Amino acid sequence: MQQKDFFKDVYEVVRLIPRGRLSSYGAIARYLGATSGARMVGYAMNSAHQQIPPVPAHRVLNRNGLLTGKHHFGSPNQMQLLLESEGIVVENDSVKDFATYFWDPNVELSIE
DNA sequence: ACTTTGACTATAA
DNA sequence: GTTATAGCCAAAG
Repeated sequence: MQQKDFFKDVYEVVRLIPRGRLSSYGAIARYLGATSGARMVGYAMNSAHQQIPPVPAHRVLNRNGLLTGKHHFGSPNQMQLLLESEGIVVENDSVKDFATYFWDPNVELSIE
């Protein structure tokens, strides 16, 4: 596939994240071929604020399951509210059982 | 064109 | 367990 914008790939993958699931910047970056482009994914999210169709950025956390980007939402606790709204348990700005909810595009989208 | 920065990750101490 | 440092690459100033 040939996307003009690296961001568009990110948006696409993030949108594919099922409800009630989570993913990490690194996993998405690796799926796109950018093994070390995790920062680029987060950077893309910064542009995804008003992106159409909307990107569930609240489902994308860092490798530690920490809500690193919560400060970029309208309100810092909005991200947590969205996660909790999908059945995710958040404790101290971190996702509980992150590994359980973790959704890896490299695996889920590679089963063919 | 150069410098700074950033929603990251991995390794080391 | 934490804090520090380096590697990473693209967009914005």
